[in-house]
Amino acid sequence: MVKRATIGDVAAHAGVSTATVSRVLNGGAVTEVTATKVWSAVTRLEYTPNALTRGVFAGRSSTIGVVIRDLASPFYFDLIRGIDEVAGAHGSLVMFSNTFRRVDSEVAQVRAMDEQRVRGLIVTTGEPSDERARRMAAGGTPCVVVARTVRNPPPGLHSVSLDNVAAGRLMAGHLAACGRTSVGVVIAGTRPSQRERTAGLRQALAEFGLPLPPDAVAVAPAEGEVSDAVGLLLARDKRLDAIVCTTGRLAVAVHAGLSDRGLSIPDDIAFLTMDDFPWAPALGITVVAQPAYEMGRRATELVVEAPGEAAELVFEPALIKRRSCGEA
Amino acid sequence: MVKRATIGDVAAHAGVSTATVSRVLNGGAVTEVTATKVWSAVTRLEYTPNALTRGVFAGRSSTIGVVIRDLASPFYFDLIRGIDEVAGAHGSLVMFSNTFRRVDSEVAQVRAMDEQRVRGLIVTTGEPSDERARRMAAGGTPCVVVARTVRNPPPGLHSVSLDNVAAGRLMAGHLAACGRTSVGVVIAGTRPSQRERTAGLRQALAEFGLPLPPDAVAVAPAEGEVSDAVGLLLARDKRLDAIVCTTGRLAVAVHAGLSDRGLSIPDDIAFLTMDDFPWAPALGITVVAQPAYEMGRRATELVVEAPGEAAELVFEPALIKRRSCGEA
DNA sequence: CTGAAAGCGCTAACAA
DNA sequence: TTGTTAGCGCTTTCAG
Repeated sequence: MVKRATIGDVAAHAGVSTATVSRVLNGGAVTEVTATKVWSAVTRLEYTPNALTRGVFAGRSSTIGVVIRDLASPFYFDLIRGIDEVAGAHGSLVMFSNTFRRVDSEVAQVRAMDEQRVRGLIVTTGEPSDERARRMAAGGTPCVVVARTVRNPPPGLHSVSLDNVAAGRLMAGHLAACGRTSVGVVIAGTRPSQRERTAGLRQALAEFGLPLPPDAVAVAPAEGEVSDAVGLLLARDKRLDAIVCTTGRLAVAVHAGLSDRGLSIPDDIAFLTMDDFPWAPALGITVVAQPAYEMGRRATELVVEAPGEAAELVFEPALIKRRSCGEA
Repeated sequence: MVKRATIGDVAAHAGVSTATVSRVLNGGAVTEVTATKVWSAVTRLEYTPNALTRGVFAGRSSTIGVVIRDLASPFYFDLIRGIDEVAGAHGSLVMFSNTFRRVDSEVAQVRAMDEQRVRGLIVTTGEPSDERARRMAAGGTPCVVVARTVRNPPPGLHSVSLDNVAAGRLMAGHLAACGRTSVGVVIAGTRPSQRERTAGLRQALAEFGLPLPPDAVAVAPAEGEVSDAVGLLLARDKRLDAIVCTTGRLAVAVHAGLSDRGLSIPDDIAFLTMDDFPWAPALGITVVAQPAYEMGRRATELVVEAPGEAAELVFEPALIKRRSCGEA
């Protein structure tokens, strides 16, 4: 096992001090001849600087931490692309971890990021991890919470989210415009985003004279529970003519639940989901999309630019009409 | 901006030495009373250990580096899930970066991972980055190349790949079984995986008496070029009755290229692609799948277990029959 | 069981 | 322009 060259080895080989090596590496004032000597030693020894040590000295690393709740969701996927792109443009690496939707894991991962002294943190986790994010923000590490807002955020703790009520209203409006009169909803749980979307939906539906009773909303935390949820909705109201899914993560499963029962879209039932995805055009599925990629970009810019005040960015959803809800 | 507590602060508050604090933090021999004093100081000061410094001392960090060529591919997506899962189980964070398919970026990212002194490295990059991977392996950092093999690998440089020839043969066999007689192929480029898949396809097709002339293979490096490639194939042979796509990344685009021309699948033309994806069942698309998730897991296990010899894992593809090729 | 002291690889004053 | 000298925060001998 070959030992790695240190800055000391380079210094020795070049016949200069470590300070001088550090200077040529980081662009200090040095003679051209010294620089040449040093660079040749660097090449000869295949010296690769140790970013860890640099980070120790600086008090923090140069990588950006990202804690994702569930990689499998199309929203997170585009979000990561956006994050990765601007991080790359700033020469920052991205360190990420996935919490598999477990709260204890969320807290642990955020803590791990803190231990790594990340330059900034982007999380899509729930409120339990906010405490640490606040501390980190107070300590000078910009944090961005994505997909929900933070109550009473201190300086340095930002949020990037969607106007979820508007998303719900958009869905309701389209369904009504397509002449649907009885809608069932599959939601993933009780996170704020889910509740707000449902609220917006109910609100706007009511304005069209269409009620959305509580039992027209079925909860399916995981894919495996979706089929039952769909079954429940269908059984409850024989005249159900629309199903909406408030999270892209479960869209495949909801769609499958409908197909498995021999229901044809949109003739037998309309299907509308959150979050656009690459195959949606091929399937003709109408969606309410979040600008996930742009949200990832903006979140990362907040980390990089580290504004003093707490920024609270809210993005607007967009209805992308395809065929799955029929036409008016 | 609140200053972070260091181990020295904790020591001072607990009335012990930094060595003792380090011992209680890392499980050395200490009295119960000292331990209690230290822990209470830790809590009071909200002390969070600095993983960077730890890494400096250990000579390496505890995070695993992953360099991905293109996040947008379904293969990489499942691969990452596998990586993330076993890394999580071992308490390692994952640091990843995306190279957007640019060779210079690949080399730079791998270098960055080296500078970070990652505990191990998993790359899906091309050969130019192998040189550094060899050096890293020689220095005791296990490296795993995914999606291709490495010629003459030194100890510590492993590979995890697919039997691409078998994948091509599988595709050919299915197409022949479905009675297709003239196939066109869309490939992404000239990487080994693409060439091997094409070779397997051609080979097996020939055994069925079906030739695959060079101009029945169209190259489309990016999504934007797919439609033209499909057009070319269609124009070349009016009797074309099957299109295969050798990479999941371009499947959406190929499928769209067919639909846009009003071609119905499988009646007008069969469609067969590499890499399974969540919506494939809904679309009835037949695929030859790679066990991407499992490959990610195994790659990470190689990093964690760091076998002395160079491991060369080859996985088998699987045909998942759906409706897009019609039946025999 | 505990503390003092040395040092991991690097950067940043401060002199020379 | 360069070298010397302190550290950064932590771990690890080595005495006691």
